[in-house]
Amino acid sequence: MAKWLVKSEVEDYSIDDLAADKRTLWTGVRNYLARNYLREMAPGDEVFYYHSNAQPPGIAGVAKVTKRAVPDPTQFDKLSDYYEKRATQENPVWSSPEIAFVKKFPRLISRAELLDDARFEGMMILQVGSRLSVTPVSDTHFNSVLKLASGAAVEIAKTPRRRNQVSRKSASRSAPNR
DNA sequence: GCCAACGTTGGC
DNA sequence: GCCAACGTTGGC
Repeated sequence: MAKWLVKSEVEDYSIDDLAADKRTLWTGVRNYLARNYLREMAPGDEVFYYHSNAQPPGIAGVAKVTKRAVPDPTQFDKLSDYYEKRATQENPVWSSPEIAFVKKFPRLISRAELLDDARFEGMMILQVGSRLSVTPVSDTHFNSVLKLASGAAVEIAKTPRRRNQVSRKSASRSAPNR
């Protein structure tokens, strides 16, 4: 089973939005390398959900792939920001798998925390200037993040003062576009 | 708000 | 097909 990371602007479609929707077509990705990764995604693959443009940015939780990629419907929609005039029904350009909410971490695993930890060296999301919104994640990196997330939960539970809690804006914005 | 790192565009 | 200019992303 492959592991992935998808990035979404927190103001646009956060993990809380995904939790509310339960599942969503991952539409609006307009980068060829990212698209190729989306096409590789298979049901059962686990996916980190990364919040960009957040304070702080980081991994908010886990999703999973529930359906293989189909043509991204937004490419055919003239009214969509993601309209693609080269695309036809016979020859679509962009692809969207379906992903489902699995869990939100008890606290955000911030980008800064990952950058500080040698175990996460080489994670694509941490590369300077990497703007890819879909990246593969190694099993080792995936498991280390999970360990960090569950360890943090215990730590917070034991601590009377919850210093590390991250404030969040409430969920629910517009449609699942990104 | 700044700016580095990209991807895309378009002139040639 | 090259590459400079430009726009966007997104961390800080």
